[in-house]
Order: sequence, then structure tokens, then C-alpha cells
Amino acid sequence: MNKPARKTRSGARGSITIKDVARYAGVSPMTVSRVVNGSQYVSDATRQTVLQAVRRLGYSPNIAARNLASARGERMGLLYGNPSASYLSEFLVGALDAATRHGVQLVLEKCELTPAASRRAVRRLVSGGAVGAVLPPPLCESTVIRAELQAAHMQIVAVAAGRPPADLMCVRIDDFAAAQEMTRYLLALGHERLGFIKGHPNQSASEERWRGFSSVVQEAGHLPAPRVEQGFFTFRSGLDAARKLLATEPVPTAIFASNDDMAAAVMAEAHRRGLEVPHDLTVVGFDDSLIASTIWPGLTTIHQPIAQMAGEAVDLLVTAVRGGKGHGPVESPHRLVAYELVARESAARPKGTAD
Amino acid sequence: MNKPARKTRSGARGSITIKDVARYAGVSPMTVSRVVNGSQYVSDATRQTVLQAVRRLGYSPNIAARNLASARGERMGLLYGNPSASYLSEFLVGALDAATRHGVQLVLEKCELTPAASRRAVRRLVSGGAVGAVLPPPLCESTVIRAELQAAHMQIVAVAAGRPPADLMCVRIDDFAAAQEMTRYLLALGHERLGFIKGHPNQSASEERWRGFSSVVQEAGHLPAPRVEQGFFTFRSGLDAARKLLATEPVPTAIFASNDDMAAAVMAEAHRRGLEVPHDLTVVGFDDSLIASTIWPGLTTIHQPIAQMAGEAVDLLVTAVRGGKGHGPVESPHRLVAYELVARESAARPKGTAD
DNA sequence: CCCCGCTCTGGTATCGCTACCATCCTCCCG
DNA sequence: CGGGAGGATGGTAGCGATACCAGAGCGGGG
Repeated sequence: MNKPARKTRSGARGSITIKDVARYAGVSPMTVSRVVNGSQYVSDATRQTVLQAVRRLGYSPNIAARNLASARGERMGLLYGNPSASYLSEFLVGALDAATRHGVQLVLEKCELTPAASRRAVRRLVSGGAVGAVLPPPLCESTVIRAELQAAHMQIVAVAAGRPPADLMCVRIDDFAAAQEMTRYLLALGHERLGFIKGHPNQSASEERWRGFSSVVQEAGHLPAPRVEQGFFTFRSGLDAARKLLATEPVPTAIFASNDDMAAAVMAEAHRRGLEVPHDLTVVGFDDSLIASTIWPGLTTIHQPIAQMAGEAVDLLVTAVRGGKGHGPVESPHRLVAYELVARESAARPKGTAD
Repeated sequence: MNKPARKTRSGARGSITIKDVARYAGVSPMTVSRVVNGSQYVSDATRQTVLQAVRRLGYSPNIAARNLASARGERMGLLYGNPSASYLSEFLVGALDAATRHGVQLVLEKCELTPAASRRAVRRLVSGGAVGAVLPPPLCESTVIRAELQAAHMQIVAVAAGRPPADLMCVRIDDFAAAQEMTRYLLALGHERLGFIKGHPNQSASEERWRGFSSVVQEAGHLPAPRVEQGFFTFRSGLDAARKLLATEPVPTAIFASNDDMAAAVMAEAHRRGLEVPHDLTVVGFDDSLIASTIWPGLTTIHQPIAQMAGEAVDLLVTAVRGGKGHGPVESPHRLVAYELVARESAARPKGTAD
């Protein structure tokens, strides 16, 4: 019999195992496991004892072991490759956090929007062992990607699609309502000559934002018809749109751009024409992307809790994947989260109005 | 004896185990393991057989099991909380990728720069079981954080510190050389009246970039003294600096800002004054952050391979942590990676110069 | 010709945790 | 007061992989 301790247990970090806790608390490892995993079948007294032991010893479960034993640790794909990618960093933070919580692994895969690239990306994901995928915008609009993923029997969650297909799991804000709120905000400030820059026609959120805007304008009734330009969510397209909006009289007193990049472009063009923001022109955006708080004056915009949305997307995915293993389909595959109008310096009452 | 198959193996995804491969290839699981892990002690014939079996069966090792068996799967902390945070998304992509490669878990922790917040963040990291930490800028400059981490016996890798302490593992570009190259680029275009906006005095990269710039200016000899303003890496500070640089004659023909946010501010201010970029004024930045390619005209800047740097940081960390378990200290704890000057539209020959 | 050392391969014992089953005990009901 | 339901606990057997050791085959030096 050669059974010397194979490894010096002392020095190693984080080497406190469930057995140590069990011994310390005077219970069996199983009971500790139950406490740690929040099973109901533990008496309060025992639970307290164990929790104390856990705290005293600084126990933290070994994820690898846990995953191995419980057949968890699935891999979840996150397809990214966002042209207007201010989302990504916050998105990753939220997704990674949720993934850690659930003990699943997050696999990143870059993906262009061409069919060929999509196919390749999905294939890499599949061969990487992913069982589900999170699709941030604008990838969630790609039918090719969706088809490829579904063909591979993957669970999918779309994030921030404006009007998602009913059969798709989805986490989003109410773009329509948010655009309405922003428009009402402009009206409340006293603006009447409004300009609007639409988003990319391929993304369903664009339509929603536009509908929100125009519904409020129509509701108000008395306003002059707003000036509208088509944009494509890029700074450059915003510049072109702004040029048109600002070149011909009557110049709007407020411009609502469908995202922040375009709003920043409007500000740049306004400044070039000698207009001060917000004194001569109010500019508002949508998304609260990085650029909104980077530039000066700061952009009044709609904040999306991107990290939270990404987190919920992963939650949804995990539920779907695990649920699918035994139970029925997921209860409510659509999740609406709260947006927030963030007032910074780029919006004010129109010139010549009392404060 | 009750030994019915506890679980239907068939339906589960990715359930091909090392044993299946071994059986298929007619070897022992150990041999498969050796092949998969690239051990040298496998004959070529066997290796080929096994590899074929792996491919045929679509085998992919179970990370949880692997980590458990080999005592890997450590947790690595990533402290973030970057005020000028264009880094983060690329950074995360690179770090997560490397973490996946090594089979370690990445734990994110947000961290403000105040001592109290730092302490709290580090404590959370420790209690989360992290054994090492990656410090992106500007956190790597904080002595408080470093001290806290070292007190907790964590391995640390700083990323993109301009002049890191010699005893710290570090991945960075040569800020000095990059600034030199950019300055030479401006001179080569024919610019002589230069402006420079310094970075935040608390970050050592600022000093390096400034040194790089001025060394080339001095080398050149014949130039008029450059105009220099202090900035703080923010858009706002760039705006203030630009205002000063552009308000007083002689106005520079080219302005080199120590980062992209400030360079974007210079462009904004230039446009406000009716100067066209690059026709009337050349503007260049540093970092190649998101804003550099968002705005128009695109910013000529120094590209840092952020994802790669983050990945190498994790590599370094893993090596240090695993190495520390048995071997000596890490060989070369400093890693320089290649930067690249990215020429976009914001830099051109000065006005009135032949092309 | 034997022994040593090297390459290559297989067996066995875990890694830390949880699933499942067996057990014990309490309390309620008839 | 016996039997059954169900709460609370412990024992045992893996999850899928690697570490370590043992052993088989082979070539070369003494």
C-alpha cells in the first residue's frame, strides 16, 4: 500500500474542500453541499453551523468539481462583431458575470455579417461545444445566423432586437416607449421644430424608435411637420443627415438621432456651423454608448442597461439549456428591461425661451 | 447489485468521452490523453490513429474534468473600472480568450481609484478565490491596489503601464518609440509648427509619450519650439488644450494629442473655428480607441493590440501561478508587443505644400 | 550476453463535488 | 399505539480527466 498524501495540502491556495468544512462543522459533506446549494432539506440549526464553518474556513466550492459532478459547465457562445460596437465591453461584463454565476463557460466568437462568415463562426461555435448562443445587435437581425444556429440545435437569445420574432428568446428594452419618452422630453423643453435621424433600415430597433418619435409628434398635433433624414447608425451617416437638416431653413431647434454616434456627428456639424449646443441647438441620442459621455457637452440620451441585459440573456440561455434537459420549454422567453433617459448637457430649452 | 446506466448517454451533447475515443482507436484512455495534450511519448502511428478517432467522433475534452484532475481551473481576477475605458471591450475579448485557452476562470471586479474602493475590490477578488490579477490601465498605476494585491499574495500583471516598476510583471507597448514614430511621421509630412497635448501626469505612459515626441523634435533641430499643453486624457481637457493651441498665433499645422479622446476634442474645436481637418490642421492621437474610427474624418493614431496584450497578460499570470507551484519565478516578466501607426484621414501635408 | 536506460503504453487512484439511495427520526392519523 | 409520510442526514458511487507508477520492448555499452 502506498498511500502517502500525494500533495502537500497545506500550502496550496483555496484548498479547503467540502470535507474540511464538513469535519469542522461536524456534519457530512453531503449536508455541506446541501447548505451551499440552498437545498430545503437542512434544519436551520445545521445550516447555521455549516455556514459559520464555511465563513471561518473561507471555503469556496471548486467549480470544476461541481461542474463535473453535476454535468454542468456547458459552454455558451457569444457571437460578436459589432460595427457600432460601443456595446461590447459592457455587454461582456454582464455576460461574463452571469456565466460565472451559473458556472458555465463563455466562448467568444467574432462574426462578420456576411453569410459565409456567419456560417464559419457558427461552425466554430459548434465544434467548440457550445450549446447556446447570445446574439447582441446587430447580429440578432441576421436570419442566416439564426438559421445556422437553429440547424445546429442551439438555443438562442437575441439581445436588443427592436421587434424580435415571437419564437425567439429575447432580452430588450422597449425602443418604442423610450423614443416616445425622449420625444416628450423635447416637447416639454419647449421645442417645436424637430429633426429626426432614422437608424439603419435593416435593424428593427430603428423602426421602433422612429415609430415612437412620430407617434408623439402626431399626438401633439399642433407641431410643424418634423424634418426627417435617413441615417445608418454611423457617425458618417449622421454627418450627412445633419448637414441636410442644418442647411435648409427652417432649421430645427432640436434633433433626435436614433443613436449616439449619429448624435455626436450632429454636434460636430452644428459646431462647424457656429451653432452652440445646447444653446442654439438641442441634440439627443439613443443608447448611451461610450461616446455619449466622452464628448463634450455630454449627450442627453436613452440609457440601456447593457450589462444587465447581457446577464439576463445568459440566464435565459442557461435556463433553456438546463430546462430542456428534462422539463418543458422556457416559460417566458421575452424579457423587457427598464431603460432610462439620461439628461446631460446637450439638451436645453430652445433659444429665446424663458427658463 | 444495482448498476443500471444512471443516465442516458445518448442524447446528451458533447458526451463523447476520452474512453469512447480510446475504445474507437483501440488504445487506453491514457494514450488518448497524451495525444490530446501533446506529450512526446507517443509513437507517430498511435498518434495518427488517435487523432483520427478524435476527429471522427468529434471529441472535445471536458474542461471541468480536466481542471479537476490537474488541479487547474484557477480563478484569475481582472480589475477594471476605466474612466477612459475604450480599452475594456477589446481587453476583455483578449483576456477571455486566453483564459479559455488555459482553462482558467476569469473573475471580473469593478474598481474605482479611491483607496477604499480599491481595498474592497481586492477583498472581493480574494474571497472570490482569485490567485492572480490583471491590471489594465489606469489601475496598474495605483500603488494602493498593488499593495493590497501583494498583501494577498496574488500574482499581478500590469498592462500598458508606460514605465512599470521592475519587479512587476507587465505587458506593454513601447510608448516612447511609438510617440517617436508618430512625430517622425508628422515631420515627414512636412509639418514644422507642432502642438502637443500631454496626457494625465499620474500615468507613466504620458511621460513616455511626451519624451518620445520631444526627443524627435530636438533631434530634428531646425524646428520652431513646439507648443505644449497639459491634458488629462479626457475629451474635455483636450478641448481646453485645443482652445489654447488654436487661439494664439502662430497656430500649429499639426497637433499630436496623447490619446484619442483628446485628439477628437481637438478636431471638434478645430471645426468650430472653421478649420478643416486635415486640410487646415493635422490631428493625430494615440491608442486607436473606438472613437478614433467612429468619428469622421478618421483619426490617424497609434494602434495598440489590446486584445493581444490582455491575452499575454493572462498567459503571464497563468505561467506565474502554475510555475510558482513548483518551479522558480517566471523568466521574463516584461513583455513588449508591437504597436502600429494607423494612418487614417486626419493627417496630411500642411496647407500650401506640394503633394 | 546481460543490464541499463530510454521510449512507449496501460492500470490505478484520485481530484472535489453531487446524484441517488438508504436510513433514521419525528409527527400525524386512524 | 402501529403504520406511513416526509423531513433531515449520511454513505456510496461515480462525473471525465490526469498523475504517477509499473512494465514491456528495444538498442547499446561494458
